[in-house]
Amino acid sequence: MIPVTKDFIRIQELSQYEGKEVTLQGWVQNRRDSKGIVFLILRDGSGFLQCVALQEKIGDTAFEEAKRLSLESSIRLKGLVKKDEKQIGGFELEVNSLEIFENAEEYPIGKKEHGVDFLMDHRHLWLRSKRQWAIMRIRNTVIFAIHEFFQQNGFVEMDAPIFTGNACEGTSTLFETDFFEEPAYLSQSGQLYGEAMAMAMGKIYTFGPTFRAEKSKTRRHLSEFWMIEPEMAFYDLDMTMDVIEEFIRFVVQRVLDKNKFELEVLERDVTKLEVVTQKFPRISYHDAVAMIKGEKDVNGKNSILTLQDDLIQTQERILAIGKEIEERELAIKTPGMKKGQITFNEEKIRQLKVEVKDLEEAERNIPQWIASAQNFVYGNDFGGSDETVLTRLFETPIMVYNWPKAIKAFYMKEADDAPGFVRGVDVLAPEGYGEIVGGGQRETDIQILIDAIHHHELPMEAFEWYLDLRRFGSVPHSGFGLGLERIICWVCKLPHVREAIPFPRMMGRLLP
RNA sequence: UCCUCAGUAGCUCAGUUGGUUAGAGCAUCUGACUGUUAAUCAGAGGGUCCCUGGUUCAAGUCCAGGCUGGGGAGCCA
Repeated sequence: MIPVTKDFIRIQELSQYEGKEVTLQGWVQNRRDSKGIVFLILRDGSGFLQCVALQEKIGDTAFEEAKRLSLESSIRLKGLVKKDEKQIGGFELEVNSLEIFENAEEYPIGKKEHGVDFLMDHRHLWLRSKRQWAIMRIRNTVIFAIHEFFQQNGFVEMDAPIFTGNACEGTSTLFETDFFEEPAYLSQSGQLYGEAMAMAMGKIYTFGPTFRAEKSKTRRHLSEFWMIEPEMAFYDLDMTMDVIEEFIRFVVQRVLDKNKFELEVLERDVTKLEVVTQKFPRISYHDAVAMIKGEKDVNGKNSILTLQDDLIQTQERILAIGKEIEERELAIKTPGMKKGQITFNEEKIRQLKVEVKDLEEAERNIPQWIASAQNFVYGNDFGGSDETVLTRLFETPIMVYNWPKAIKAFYMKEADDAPGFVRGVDVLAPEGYGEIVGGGQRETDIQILIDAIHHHELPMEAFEWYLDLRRFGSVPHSGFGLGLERIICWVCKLPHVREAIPFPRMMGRLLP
């Protein structure tokens, strides 16, 4: 292995070195060669850069080595920084010398597309690819922005324990572990501890991993995910909704400011994010149900009609694609067609087939969603499809508040002006992403809480400490929980939350 | 747990009504090309058709059971 040097720069600093000789270190993301010339795409974690190695410049030996570099080989380059508008980042390196840390073995992730399962098995390497790099950079911005927002607004970060003695809210299935021969569960929420800490600090937020053992296999579930849970003393639901709205706006704005290139890599339509500057509609559960069932239109849009329209468009698109595939397959067979054109058509056909698979899935799902929306029973919780149906009617995130008491956690405060409903709020992200935040105002009256614990058949002794919070200076207070991967998923428009976390943990996925 | 889709080369996939020796692109190797952007072009090597059993003269293809994975429902952030 070649010795280290302190004297090197990173690709993101390149603009300061135009016309100068620099040393760069990184990995070969791609290589193309022609007679006497090799193009290397170098990535060093901070960016991507095309490096040009000319035989006449670096000599025959180095040139032969450059030609033989395998993908993901680790190298050090010295060269001249030149401006080149055609390149990503606007620069190019004219290589003067090449040193090799390691010529990599054959890299398993190829330049063409791969299936999800293969990529997940190679997650440790997949993270190097441009798209995953962009997502992780945005994740970093989101995390930093979260801290920035709360720190600027007088919150103290204080974390809840991960081992807990009992199943807190009694609803979800938890992971059981052995804690010195005593059963312990991995935390599904830091909420109750958050309340205790808010009574000490006024405003706090927790930021940590959360665990759910539900056997969910959908694009919005992980067994282990990161959650941010602010809790605020002397805040009611309306004040909390103000905080949530300001908070989400801040985080998304930060990504728009700091991750232009990354969003471009992801081909994200940023106008869909820029709408966060608008006011988020606040809708009561009562009105939301009417919208889902199609009894109430929103800005001239009706949920059921929108879905039926979607179904027709989906079916039309499937037919159109089927026709196009046929035409292209026929075209390939036409004699005299050039090899390049054949390859182009074959690739196009492959892409179209992938699209058809997704469309066919939608074709199967939409009728179920229509039925589910039409038959929605007032008083039930929203299912995934109900959220999709509802959020499709809006451009911005929406806040649904005042939920039926029966479907929410025992500590939620009943609304004074709406008996039977609690002051809870769910924030639903647009473009079908659904719930990213859940929160609300907490019950302050000890007797109501005791009754609720009995009613939910929860073990009273486990909540004694929690009830103390109502014995010693109970105050109105509220909080919420934000799913980190869920908001990243929406911001990046990812097909699955598994891409929003470096090493996802889900059913059947413990490695890598 | 239920519904649904899939499993063929290292990867992504094609394989017609069951019919000769199972194909393509990428990747790998050899060669060509001084400006490529998933470069291109010529050639070569590469197979437990998920498993078990059944039907048949004949199974990648049909039938039954199982395994693994994707998506959805439930539950949730």
